Amino acid sequence: MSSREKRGQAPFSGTKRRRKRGLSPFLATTSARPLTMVDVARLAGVSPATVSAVVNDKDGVSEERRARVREAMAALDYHPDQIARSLKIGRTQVIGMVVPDISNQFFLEVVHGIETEALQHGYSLILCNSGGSTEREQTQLSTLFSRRVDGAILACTDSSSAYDGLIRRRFPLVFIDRVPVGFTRGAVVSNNVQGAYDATRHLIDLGHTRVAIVAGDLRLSSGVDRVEGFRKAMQEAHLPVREEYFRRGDFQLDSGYRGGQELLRLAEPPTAILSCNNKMTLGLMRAAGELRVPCPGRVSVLGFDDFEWAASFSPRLTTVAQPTHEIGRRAMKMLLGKLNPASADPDTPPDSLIVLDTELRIRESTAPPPAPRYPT
Amino acid sequence: MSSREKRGQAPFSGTKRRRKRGLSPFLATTSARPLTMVDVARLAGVSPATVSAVVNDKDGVSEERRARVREAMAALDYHPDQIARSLKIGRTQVIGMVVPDISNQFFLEVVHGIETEALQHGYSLILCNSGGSTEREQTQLSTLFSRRVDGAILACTDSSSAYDGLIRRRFPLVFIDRVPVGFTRGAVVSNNVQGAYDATRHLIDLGHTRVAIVAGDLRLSSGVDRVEGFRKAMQEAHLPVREEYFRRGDFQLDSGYRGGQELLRLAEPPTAILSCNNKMTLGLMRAAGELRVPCPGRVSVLGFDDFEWAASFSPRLTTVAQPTHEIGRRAMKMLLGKLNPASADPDTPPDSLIVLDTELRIRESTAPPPAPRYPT
DNA sequence: ATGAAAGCGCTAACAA
DNA sequence: TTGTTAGCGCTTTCAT
Repeated sequence: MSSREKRGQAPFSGTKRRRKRGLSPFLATTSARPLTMVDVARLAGVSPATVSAVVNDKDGVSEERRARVREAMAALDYHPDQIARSLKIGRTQVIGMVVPDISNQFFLEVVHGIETEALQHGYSLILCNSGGSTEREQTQLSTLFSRRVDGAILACTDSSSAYDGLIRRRFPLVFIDRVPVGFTRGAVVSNNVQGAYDATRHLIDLGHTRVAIVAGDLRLSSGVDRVEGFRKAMQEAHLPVREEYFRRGDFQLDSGYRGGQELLRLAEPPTAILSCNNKMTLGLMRAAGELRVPCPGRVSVLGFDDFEWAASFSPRLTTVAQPTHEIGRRAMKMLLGKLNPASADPDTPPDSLIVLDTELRIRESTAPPPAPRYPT
Repeated sequence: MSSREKRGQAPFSGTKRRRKRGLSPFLATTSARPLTMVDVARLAGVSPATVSAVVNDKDGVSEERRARVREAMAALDYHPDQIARSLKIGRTQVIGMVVPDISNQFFLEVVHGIETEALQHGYSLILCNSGGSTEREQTQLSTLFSRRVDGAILACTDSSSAYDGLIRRRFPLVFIDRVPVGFTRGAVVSNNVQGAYDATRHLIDLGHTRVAIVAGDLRLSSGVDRVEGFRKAMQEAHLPVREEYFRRGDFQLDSGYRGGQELLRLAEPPTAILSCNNKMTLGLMRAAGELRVPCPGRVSVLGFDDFEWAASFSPRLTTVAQPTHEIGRRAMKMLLGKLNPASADPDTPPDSLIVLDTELRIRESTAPPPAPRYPT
């Protein structure tokens, strides 16, 4: 019924590429040949230049002709070739995004934020997964460059100066989540130090003294910064960071699981654990479950990253929430500012370092430690 | 240290577009002008055609010249312009992907599968979010077409014949997860009927008779099919599908929450609930939690979609797992088959309907009903 | 206000 | 084997 009415709207023409120029087409709706501006121009009885002007909403075209062109475009169901346009004008209206772990929900939400902002400004998004490999990342960046994306947003894998080249060549680039060492500009990140500090303080305030951490990848600024926040809070409270309470992970589930196993099997296990990202928290909880260590009864767990499921967990998870969506939006805004300085968002200057606040969400996985501490 | 060595590798040249042809550049490494094949050709002392042949690994070029060209390319850090190439050859090596809800982890994993397969074959992926809106979807498809993507993978929003046009014009298109009514080809989906049937059977086998369902969007095949599987199992067991036990949702968290609230507040609440996707399950669990209805003590919950967190839930969630990654990979394979019939995967013929098995993962959120049923 | 023509950087005949 | 050349579909001066 109503579906029938939609038929005419399908915005597509054929894709078979068979070329034999300047022949018949007067009304080529059913032809397999892709339509060009010339076809539209011919049908409307104007020049290609006029069609171009109409397509791009330029003025200097009489209303009458404008209407004729519009009609012809509709009749032919014409879709301007962006590839040809891009070649001509030197822009593609596409931006690239490289993430190290496409299966991590954190990046999903960041991408969501980017997509939202990009769409509003007429940009499309090419998504690449580096899988955490520096080589893959280089390949992906190279591909993106060859595809002439107008810019890229990058959650880098490498802390070296591997991106110096890009920056020096003024390829518009914005870092998110982590920044290579030495970079202090053109990035949007969470306040990881503060987030970890707040989290650790919360645990300490609850009375914990045996606090452990499952750290992330220490080659990445996000990994390092969270450890720093942790240490800072511990030092302020004059609490030692015992070596056996420090577990180095890699932001993947398994490392959280292993860290949990090791920590909870200690002769004197920690009464609280800070986990540095969502996946590791999952692994950690799994370990606790298997070892039948009740949470928060016997161990409090506080994890970085907050998602819908964290609040439905049992115990409901206390977490450090990052403004994922906002990270994506601001990163895209910053990139837009680089692409078009005139339209730069004053809140997000092109080469600034944006540090967004995290939020401690206290739920039920954290509680005072089980046994009384040593009497004073 | 080692970071220093990497500098030379940066695969990028400048992007400033200032044109003034045929002038100086002999060694233009530091120039802001983007390099072209002509530059490489000049430096190597060959013709552009030769450079093209080398870039595309064609034979018919002497080793000696090939080496010279390679050297020149490296020296200039030349990156072939894919836009120009695409315009010329009529292919972009890009495929489009339109999902209705980019924040749903299900699609994330599907995209992951697609990306993996796409990368292997030299395709890039443009990701679009339709947000479930048919209009947005049309816009996105139109944009993708204008960008001349070689094909697209679509989790459609619409069950009408809105895609007839595309299909008729032979635009390479593969549906995933849901198919528009009337379509029976060119799609990769889960066996939703069987999945829901198995799930419902599991509940019935546990002894449940008061079984409810929180259904998904019934305009979509995935929504309808899961209800069908549910009904089939209920009928076979001669169990009624009470009207008040049938809650229509929309695959979003809130609708699961509302469904849960309504069901669990019933005078005679169900002892088991089938939830038709991950987000609704989350909402449902939240409702159960707030109403202090123990699961599985008082109500068993079985949800569609399985993710890492489901197994770490407490109770660990019994779920119907869909082969998300496989859906993505097969969809991409099917699309590749359409793009290049010669290389079609025999297991995934271009215009087939691939129905992939789901897997019931029994964990702890399902158990026998609490109270004895009516004595016989 | 309109159109003719010259490319954007690349590939693919076709010549040499 | 190598080079010359003619476009791919579009935008943009520059005449008219």
